[in-house]
Formats: sequence, structure tokens, C-alpha cells
Amino acid sequence: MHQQSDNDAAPGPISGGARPGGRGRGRRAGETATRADILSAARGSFAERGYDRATIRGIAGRAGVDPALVIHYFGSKEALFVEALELPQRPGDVVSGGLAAGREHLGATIVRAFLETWDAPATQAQLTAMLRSALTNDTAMDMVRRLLLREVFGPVTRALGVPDAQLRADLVGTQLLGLAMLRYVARIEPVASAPVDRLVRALGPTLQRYLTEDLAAGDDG
Amino acid sequence: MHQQSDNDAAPGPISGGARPGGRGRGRRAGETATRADILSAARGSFAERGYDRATIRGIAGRAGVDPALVIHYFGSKEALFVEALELPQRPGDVVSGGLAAGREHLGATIVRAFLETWDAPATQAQLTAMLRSALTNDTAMDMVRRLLLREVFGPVTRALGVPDAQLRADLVGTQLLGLAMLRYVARIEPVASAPVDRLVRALGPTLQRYLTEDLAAGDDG
DNA sequence: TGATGGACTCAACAAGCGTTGAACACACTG
DNA sequence: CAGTGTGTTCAACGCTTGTTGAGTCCATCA
Repeated sequence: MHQQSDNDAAPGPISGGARPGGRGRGRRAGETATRADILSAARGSFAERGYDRATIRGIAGRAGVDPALVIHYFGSKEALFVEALELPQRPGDVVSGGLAAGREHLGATIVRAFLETWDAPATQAQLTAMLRSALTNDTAMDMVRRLLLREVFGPVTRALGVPDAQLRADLVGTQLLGLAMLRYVARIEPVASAPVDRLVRALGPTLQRYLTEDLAAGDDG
Repeated sequence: MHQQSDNDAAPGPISGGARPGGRGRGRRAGETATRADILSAARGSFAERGYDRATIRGIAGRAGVDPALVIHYFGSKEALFVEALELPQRPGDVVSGGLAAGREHLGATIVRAFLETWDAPATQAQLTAMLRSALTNDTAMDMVRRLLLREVFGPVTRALGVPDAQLRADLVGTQLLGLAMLRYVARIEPVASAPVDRLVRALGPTLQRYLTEDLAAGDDG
């Protein structure tokens, strides 16, 4: 259940990284699975219920642990939330990869990368938690903003030479965000279960147009 | 501030519509503005903070009233939420009107109607409240689902003769939902301040394609 | 063995929540 | 005038929340 050994990332309990008293004499900082269990339980709770409705007690119960231990390890609910939602994905991959693959398939490549990233269960839990919490929690909203900026807006505006790159990036953001909401959070059919290929064919040209084609040529109503 | 006289809709305090004891002898059911003030304050609070973070005490304070009075009028927080978010708009207008305007301008017409509905401040508060609460509150999520069904999915699937009408409706839903999230809730620039005409030209062709063109013809990545 | 200190639990705190029931204020009827 | 019912407030209840501090358990090391 615990993803991998986090020997350099996890500072152990609240006291922090470098042990102050030399190599202490007591019990070794036992490589317990508990901390990772709590993180996993937190991701599940935040994804299912959002930040406000997820409780420390609920997370602790899910991990089979006392609520106080959660605070002991992470300091506060907010800090737990931040740590639980740290993304394993390197930034810029989705869109940057798409840009490198050639401009004529840019839209389709972005949609495919986006969907394949989200369809992985571990990532899906983190991003669902982020989205579900974003609308009532400022920290989560900032996370989404930064994620969009890093993953979509930044690479797009950097790569495109056009002057209205920011609006184009925003348009891509609306389409991808709406897709994520319906498919992963609200789980509305048939888009929730549609195969990736079908969505790539449906949404790819949309993003392609937002990024590379003329946006002023639409017909008016 | 109070929109209009609600002589037939407002049943007065909690006892309900028809007075049991004939035309009662006591104080007349004074046409107080308070009830409408509370509703307005509730819409504001729900829109800004979402269902969970909005409190009865906060709404009462905003309306200059005791918290108990809120419960006295509406019975519970949940019931207040439901009543505060009842939409004044007749159902089916947005998409049905677009369908009636001719199929070749369908996409642009829908986007325009959608934006003009939301840009009205009163409606915007209600829909923002609904969206902001939808991800953590089941009632709000049902509202959004029913609204999408009534306003988008239903008319579209009824009007289009194509077999994959449901997926097409979903795709329209993703684009409009994402647009609403970025423009009205997250308020990300430049899409938050873009003029309606510009968005109509940018998004109209997308919806047009989702509704009437061939979706299998997209290029693959 | 005995000391150490980290893993972990227990019981409780203070704050905030939705909600309640009794009460006061007042406009109206008879 | 007395009586009545509505508008409104007050003070409190019961509950849940995040968080705290003291304390227990036990693997490790001198």
C-alpha cells in the first residue's frame, strides 16, 4: 500500500530533519508504515469528501490510528492536506511533451497525456482531492492555480509565439477542467466511462484550435 | 434590495400556507423585508464560501438578524440553501432557444445565452453558490446535475437525431462547466474579464462541432 | 540492565456549529 | 381595554471539530 521507501523525504515525527542531539541513544526512528498509511488515508478522505468534510478523526480511523498521532506526524490538518497532495509528476510534462511532439498533433497529445495521467488511480485520488477542495479552501485553490500555471498556462504561453497566448491557455484550461469535473468528480455518464481514444478524438481538435488556429473567425449568434 | 413582492410564494413563518384558525385575530402577517433580506444574505454567503463554510450565524449577521430567526423562517440550513438557490430562469431556455435559432449557429447561440445568463449579478450569485457547494454537498450536486439535465442534456438529446447525442451533450457540459469555473468561481484572467463576443467567437465553434459534426474524425496522437 | 527517546494512545480542552424553547415587543382584532 | 398571534431576540443545549499534554509501550544503545 505504501508506495515506496521515502528515506530522504520523510523527516520523521514533528521534530524535523537533522536530529539535534547527535545520533540519539533511544529507539531508532523505526521505518514505520504508519506515516504512509495516514497519508494514504488522508488522500482517500480528501478525495471523497473534500477538505472541509474530511475530518482528522475520520482519517485516523481509516488508518487504524489515534487522531492525535495524525497531528503528531503532520502538525495540523492543513499541513497534512498539503503533504498529501504533493504531486509525484514532474511539472510541465503534459503540455511540454505535447509541444515537443509536433504542433499539428498538439491538441490530441495534450488530451491523451492529461487523461492517462488522471486515469492512474494514485494520481486520480490526489487530483480529485485537490479539485473537490479547491472551491472552499484557499490552499487547494492556490494548488489548482499553480498546477494549471505550471502544467498548462506556462508551457503554452512560452511555446506559442502569438500575442493572445494567455487567453488560449485559459481556453485549454476551461476544457480540461470541465472534463476532469464531469469525468472524475461528478462521474456523469457516458463521459465518465468513455474510452480514452474516443475522448482524444472528440477533444483533441478543440484544443488544437484553441492553441494554433484563428480564434476571431467564429460565426456570431 | 428585495427583488419583488412575493405575495403568493412566501408562506410566512414556519407554520405554512393556509392559516388554520380562519382569518386570525392577531397581528397581520406584516409584509416584512426581513425574510427576503435573509435569502439575499444567504445567497451571498453561499456564493462566497460554499455550503459548508457558510454559517447560519454568518448569514444572520449579514442580514442584521438573530440566527434563530433564520431557522424560524426556513426550518434548517439545508432548506434555506434549497430555497436560496431556486432559479428564476425558466428551464430549457438556453439550449432550446439556441436550437430554435437554426442549427448552423447553434454553438454560438448557446455560448451567448449561457454567458448572458451568468453575467447577470443575481443569477451569478445563485449559480456560483451552487457550483461552489456542489463538490462537497450532495444536495447541491443534485441541483447541478438536474440543471445540466434540464438546460443542456435534455434539450440536446431531444433535438439531435444522432445516436451519440448523450456523449455530445456531455462534451458541451464539460466546456460550459469549465468556462463557468474559471470565469466566475476561480476568476482567472484573462478569461474572467474577456468580453462576451470574444468568448462566443472562441467557444462557439467548439460547441457547434460537439453538437453537429463528426466526432470520430479527430487526428490521433 | 537500565536509560533513552521515538511510536503511539488517552482524555480532555476550547471553539464553533445547527438548533431549540422560552420570552419580549408590538400591531392588530374584538 | 384585554386578547391574540406574529416578528424577533436571548440564552442555552448537544454535538463535532482541531488540537493539546501527559502518559504508556517498547526497540535500541551504552
